[in-house]
Amino acid sequence: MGRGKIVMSRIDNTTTRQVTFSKRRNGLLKKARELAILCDAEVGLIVFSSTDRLYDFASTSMKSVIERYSKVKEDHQLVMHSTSEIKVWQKEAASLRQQLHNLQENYRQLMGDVNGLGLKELQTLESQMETSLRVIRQKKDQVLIDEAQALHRKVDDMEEENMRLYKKLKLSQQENMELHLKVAAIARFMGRSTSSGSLCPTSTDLELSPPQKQTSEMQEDVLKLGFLQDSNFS
Amino acid sequence: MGRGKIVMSRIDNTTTRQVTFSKRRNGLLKKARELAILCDAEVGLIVFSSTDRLYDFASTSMKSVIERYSKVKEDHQLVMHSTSEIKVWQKEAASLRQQLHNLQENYRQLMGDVNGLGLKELQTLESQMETSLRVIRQKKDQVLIDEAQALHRKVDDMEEENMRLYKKLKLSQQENMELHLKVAAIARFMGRSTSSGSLCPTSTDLELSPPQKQTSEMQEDVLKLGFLQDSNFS
DNA sequence: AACTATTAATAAAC
DNA sequence: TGTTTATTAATAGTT
Repeated sequence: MGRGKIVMSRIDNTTTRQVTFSKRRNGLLKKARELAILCDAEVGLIVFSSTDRLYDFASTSMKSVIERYSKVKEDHQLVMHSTSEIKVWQKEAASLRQQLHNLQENYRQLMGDVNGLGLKELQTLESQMETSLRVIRQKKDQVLIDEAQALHRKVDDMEEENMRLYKKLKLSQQENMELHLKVAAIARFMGRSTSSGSLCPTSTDLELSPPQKQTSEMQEDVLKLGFLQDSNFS
Repeated sequence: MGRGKIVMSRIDNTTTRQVTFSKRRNGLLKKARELAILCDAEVGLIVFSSTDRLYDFASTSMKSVIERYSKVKEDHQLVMHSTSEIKVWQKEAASLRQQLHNLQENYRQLMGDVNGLGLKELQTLESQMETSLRVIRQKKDQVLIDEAQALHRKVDDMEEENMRLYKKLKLSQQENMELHLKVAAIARFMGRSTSSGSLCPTSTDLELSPPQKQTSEMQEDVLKLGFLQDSNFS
């Protein structure tokens, strides 16, 4: 329909191409409108020129046409756009929200009941808790360790005292023995003028052995615990 | 372009209308295709017949055409639908993802380096850590408490032993004293036949006082610590 | 943008 | 629906 036929491929000459675009675009829009009117059809036409200008026609409204189109193509590639794609993102967001909620819930359970706190506050509380947990643990351990050391000192002191008493007792018993011998010798020398029976208690049950020097194995345990103190998480 | 002109209004005759629709629809689709090819334009055409059948043409893809259209009409009624709404959800998802990432990062830092673990594993690790932390703490405390109790028992035993030694020493010294008196009496009675000087060590420095009964105040501390053990998180 | 020779589209009929 | 054909409409090339 012109002075001659034209081949169906892109028109190289820019001017010619733009002129042809203008004419055919108008024709296309006109025919689209005519189709809609004559045949009672819903028509939507979108045209972008090579220079990015938009020309469109819609017998009803483009929104309506696109939505209807999307609905029909529900399970095809591009329906995905306005309806399904939004649904996909909504699902993604819901899933992430759930994960976030779970993780926050864990925090709450981990740190007791801190309902109603936001992420920021949770983060702050987390490091605070970590710090104070460490402080409390060290303090508690220190108290126990101090007590153990005090007890060790006490035991050592008492062992010393024990030993001192033992030595004095030994000495006293030694002297006692010698005195007994002396008294006996005198008695023998003098004949039976005195009854030595009441004065000689046969050294009852004084079979003493030196107090066992209990080695301070406990001290080692305390040292081991001092180490344990810093390796709770390993 | 037919045997006669036709008026631009809906064709009443159903058959005629449907025939015309078929012919003009094909012509429209053909012209749309030609416009796209000849003029390098992006074209999208959507047609719904009055019987709800869909016919469409898109030079690239309908998704592309509609997206481009939506972008251009950004601030109009229907753009909001397919483009902006998706963007809103994408932003929401990105924000949630960021929050989730932060929280997971906190976990990692809290529990040492556990990079590359998912939420599930993090949740599991969390409770495991909580449990083993408790176990370790209780075990450590128990060791310390046991040692303290053992030391207390030892102290008590030694106090007993001390007391026993003290009593024996007292007895021995008592006897010693009596023997000295006896020896002195005999010596006085017999005149100076023996030199008692070497046998009477004047009871050196045996000014004994009973071993102080140190009350077991420590036991109370241990009980207090047992309480502390379960109140670390308060 | 207007003109016009020519082709393409299509209304009516089959 | 598909073909045919008379006719109109669209438009390529020109001005």
